[in-house]
Amino acid sequence: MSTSRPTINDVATRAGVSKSLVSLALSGSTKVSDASRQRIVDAVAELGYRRNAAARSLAVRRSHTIGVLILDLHNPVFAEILDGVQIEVREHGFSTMLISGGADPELERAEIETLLQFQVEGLVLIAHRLPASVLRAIAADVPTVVVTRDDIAVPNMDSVSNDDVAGARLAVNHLVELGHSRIVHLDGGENPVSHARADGYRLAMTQHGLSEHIRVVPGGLTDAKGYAAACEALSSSPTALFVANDVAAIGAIAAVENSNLRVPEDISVIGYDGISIGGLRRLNLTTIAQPLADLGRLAAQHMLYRINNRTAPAVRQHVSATLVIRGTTGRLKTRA
Amino acid sequence: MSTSRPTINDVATRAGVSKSLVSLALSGSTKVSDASRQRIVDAVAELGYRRNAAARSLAVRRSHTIGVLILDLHNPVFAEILDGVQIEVREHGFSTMLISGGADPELERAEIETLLQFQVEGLVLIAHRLPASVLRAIAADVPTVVVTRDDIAVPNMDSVSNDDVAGARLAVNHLVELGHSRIVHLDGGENPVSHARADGYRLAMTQHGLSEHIRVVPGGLTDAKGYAAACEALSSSPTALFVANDVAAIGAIAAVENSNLRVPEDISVIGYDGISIGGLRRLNLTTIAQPLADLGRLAAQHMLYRINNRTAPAVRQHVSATLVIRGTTGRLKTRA
DNA sequence: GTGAAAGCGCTAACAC
DNA sequence: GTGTTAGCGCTTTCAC
Repeated sequence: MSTSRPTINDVATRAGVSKSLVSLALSGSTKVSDASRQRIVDAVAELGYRRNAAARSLAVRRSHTIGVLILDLHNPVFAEILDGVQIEVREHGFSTMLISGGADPELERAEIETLLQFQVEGLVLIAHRLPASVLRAIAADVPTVVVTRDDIAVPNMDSVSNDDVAGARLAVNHLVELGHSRIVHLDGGENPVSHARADGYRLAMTQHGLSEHIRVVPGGLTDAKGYAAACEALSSSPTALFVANDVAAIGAIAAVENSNLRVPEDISVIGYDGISIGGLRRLNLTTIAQPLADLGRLAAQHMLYRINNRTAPAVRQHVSATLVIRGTTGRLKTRA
Repeated sequence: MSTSRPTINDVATRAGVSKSLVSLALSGSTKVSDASRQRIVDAVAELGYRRNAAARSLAVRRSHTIGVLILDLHNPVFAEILDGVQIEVREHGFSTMLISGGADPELERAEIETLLQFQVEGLVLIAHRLPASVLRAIAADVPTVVVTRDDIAVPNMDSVSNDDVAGARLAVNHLVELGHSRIVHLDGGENPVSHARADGYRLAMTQHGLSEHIRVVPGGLTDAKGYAAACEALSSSPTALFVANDVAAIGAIAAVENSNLRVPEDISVIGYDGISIGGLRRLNLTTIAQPLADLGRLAAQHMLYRINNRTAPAVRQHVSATLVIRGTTGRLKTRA
């Protein structure tokens, strides 16, 4: 018992048993006498002993840990998805190792590498910016599931996402029902999710016979991008804005109000995602809500299953988003 | 070379060298001939070899990993602090293992235990709800630093926080300068940070000779709590609201506007924290801004230092918050 | 019930 | 430069 952490040997010595017995007791085996068990428990407490997960995982060749990559911690969407993942995974006795992508896509790869070195048994990617080749390589040696994207098909890799095209159509339908036709879409930039939402917008507009009103303004998924895009969109005096995500929608609303127009009296705004945390529910934003925690839970379930069935065929699950009508959309008013 | 992951032995065999040499090469030693190094590099690539971090950390008795507990992933404040931590820690070749507290304080303890089993070399607690005794025990066996709180003094545990009392006074001073006297404080509930902010409010009000106007309405740190507290506060027709944090302030603003009062024309609202991500900057909230990323960076620095100086005396560092005037506070208007 | 012994994948002396 | 050896702390047969 040096200055460093007590080991299983220290416990064994102190309890006057062999370390095998300590190991058995620690893992709750029934074949340990009550007397021994008690002495072991006492020794553990007295020594402040704590199992060394590294040694343990080396011995059992399992880490009981899954890695989670979260693209952007600042977007509440991802935090909510993570909640779902954590709940599910914990229930099955797994820990999570979490890393966040950050600005640099290259870092993302490095971080995943770290995760893999720690022998995580699976990977949940809550959004990502990895090329297909990298994804393929990763999925080939560790059970992987991606959330919010399903654009890249990789063998043995699952995905859970909402149908962005359908969701976007929901948004447009809602606005059309309110009487709008000059509906501009502020898109989310160059990423598959945003593309899908823009596609859904175009599709729905066309179906409503509004194809001549189709206008997509390049935007992004942050509030600042939403603000800028809205400023540009205003030039064509739209009566409604369908914004690529909630966060950008918040920026768009600010832009509208800064132009002395009111939401929803002058312009209706609808977002996408259904973020509800960090104070945003009170923003009263009409939106297309994804079942975020469910997305996470489902992803975790697929992963847990895949850990035991490495070669199961890829499942690409879609969950549906729903229209949540709140205060930023309203019936079209005939201008005075 | 079975179906499982290649080991250093596989690499050694394939490269026709000993595993020690592989180990040396992998850690970039100069005492490996170019020829051998090349063969090793090739073998690694061909086999798709990846170091086993568990085995490695067992052998070197270092994990090069620090654990980060983040109280609530949904509060943008914490995500920003985390950014600072990650940047600093990465620069020094450490990885982070991140866990989030969640609803149950008991889970927090369990999660920290997991972290410790993974032999993290240090712990950064971005807020927490741990009792002093637990904190003391933790800090006793692993370098620990807590961010945003400094209420509990523990030997060998550092803290980095802003001076909430001073910050709260900044807020009150600002409102007083704008002519307000009926300033109500919506507090953040039962936690040390909120208590300090409330204390600062009382202090400042008293110093301005406004002690008869002191009114603290019980609230909380979420938007819903802010909303509810504001509703209650409105009964005494205040002209300004100082809210415990930004997220709650957003809720408060919604409550004010729902009462057909305008911000800041009828009521000024000031928050605390200075969250700027997730779309909130556009909310145009006047606030007391903490240097969030700096908080994280400093915390990481202390921890890194402490890893090499376990018994260094505890440092309790304070950084100052600043008043950021935006659009939710305004000069008091004499009511018509 | 309990202990001895082998081994998980790796690093770190130490010899050559 | 390179290989041998001895662990790191743990689990897991396999005897007894």
